[in-house]
Amino acid sequence: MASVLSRRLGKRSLLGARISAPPLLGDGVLVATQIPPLQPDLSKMSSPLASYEDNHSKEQAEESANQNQNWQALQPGQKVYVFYNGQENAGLVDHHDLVSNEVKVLLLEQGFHICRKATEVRLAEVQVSPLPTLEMDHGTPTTMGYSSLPVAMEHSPTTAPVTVASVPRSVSRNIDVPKRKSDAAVDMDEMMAAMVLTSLSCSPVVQSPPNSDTSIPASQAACDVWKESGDMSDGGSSTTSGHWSGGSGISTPSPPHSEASPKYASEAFSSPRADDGFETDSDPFVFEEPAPRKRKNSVKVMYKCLWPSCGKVLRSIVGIKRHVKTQHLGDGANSDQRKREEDFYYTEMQVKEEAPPEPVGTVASPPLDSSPAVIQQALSKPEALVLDQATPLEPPLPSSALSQSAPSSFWHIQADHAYQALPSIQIPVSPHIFTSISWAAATSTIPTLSPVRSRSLSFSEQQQQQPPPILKSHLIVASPPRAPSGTRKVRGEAKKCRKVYGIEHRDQWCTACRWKKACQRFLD
DNA sequence: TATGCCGGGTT
DNA sequence: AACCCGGCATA
Repeated sequence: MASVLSRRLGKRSLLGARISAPPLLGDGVLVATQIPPLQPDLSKMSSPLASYEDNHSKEQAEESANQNQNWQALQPGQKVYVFYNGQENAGLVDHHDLVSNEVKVLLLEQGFHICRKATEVRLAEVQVSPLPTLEMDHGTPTTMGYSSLPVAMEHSPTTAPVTVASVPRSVSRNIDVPKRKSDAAVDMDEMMAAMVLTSLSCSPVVQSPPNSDTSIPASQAACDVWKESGDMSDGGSSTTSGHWSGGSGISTPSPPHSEASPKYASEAFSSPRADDGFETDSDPFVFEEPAPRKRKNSVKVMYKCLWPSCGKVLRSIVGIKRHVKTQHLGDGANSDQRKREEDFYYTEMQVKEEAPPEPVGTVASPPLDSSPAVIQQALSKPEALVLDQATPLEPPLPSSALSQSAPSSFWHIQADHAYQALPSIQIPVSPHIFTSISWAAATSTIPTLSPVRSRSLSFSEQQQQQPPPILKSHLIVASPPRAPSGTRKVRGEAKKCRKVYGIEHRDQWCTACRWKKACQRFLD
């Protein structure tokens, strides 16, 4: 538990750090631009964040007041950091005006004084002796009281995440000096950052309690942040979801390449989804190693429309169903059959993700080919029809395997049908043909077929009822094994008329057999 | 070798 | 289209 949480924090913390990072560049403007967008959103939210935000703004409005009460006055001579000229400069407190809440700071480098809001001044002393002080800070704000948060922040200068919520202040305060920050501070700030971000992303998972394990030196953290940003995308999105389906809540595997943009951050967070969302993802932030957690081999499932000459690929099952329904079956919601048929017209595809730097796409991301992903099934060849319950259990299940796994009897049945009702179609000859058949069967032919279905193995032609066509169609698992480049049909395993009936009962043979043609009765 | 079936011929 | 068969491929 603790570890998980801590990991989460770790992740969040990084995010926070990341966001705050821009200040490191010495550009306060950047921060300003980044953050504002966040705030409106925050305010819209109903989550605790919103309240926090409210508090926070208020807080900002009344900063001076708060400061007097909540923040200790800066002592003359105290070493602080302030922003000047877009850079953070070390300075000494000359005077702290509690009334105006301004601090006059002597810039060490420049050699002159400047006035800054107390809120824009970052204490340096803590950094000098980081651990002890910070620990103390930690004690107070355990409860996450938002109002009290500022205190924590104030005392932990290096806390990056604060940035998220506290716009201007954070700018100065967050600039990380390569020194370590306290765990406590990290906790709080990270918490906040995480909350903000997660809330933004609408992630359901935000209520995890603060936790810290991150003993990452701030500097390192900063570095890792960027470094990890890439990974995070990876890990963060963890897996299976990624770009595949936005709607379905599948997470997005984001590109490994790092994007420092805030957008990225939001993206990253939006993707990690629901259930495992943070748990798995947080890992990347565990400082131990940036690299280890690239999920390169995660398998994603996509759904491809099998409608002839369509081949549309969607990430969500819902999407594909809708597509089939609307595009091919027609919207006429008239029949249940249609509904069920939707299932029939798409196939699941296992896609191996290899840390593709693929941009997160929209719901429908047809350009699979372009992605480094390894697609088990070629788009061009409609192949496996997978049952609804088709198991993703066997991710790398090659189509061939599928096809082989298909019960021959089934094929037989199918073929029989074809022979009986759709003589013109050679069943399992090629994937294409197969496809067309299935489609034909599924749509118009089915009704026709079922009644026609005729013989089974038995001599007397006792025809037992086969499952309804539709079910049958669902049973179709894969395309025929056939890929015969060439010419001749591989001899099937099934017994043929000759074997079954014997040569002496040649009259019982199917006509094809009699004609020395491919048996139509016992298809492979 | 038996079997399955293609290609092609005949009706 | 139905029927037939030579001949090849495969088990």
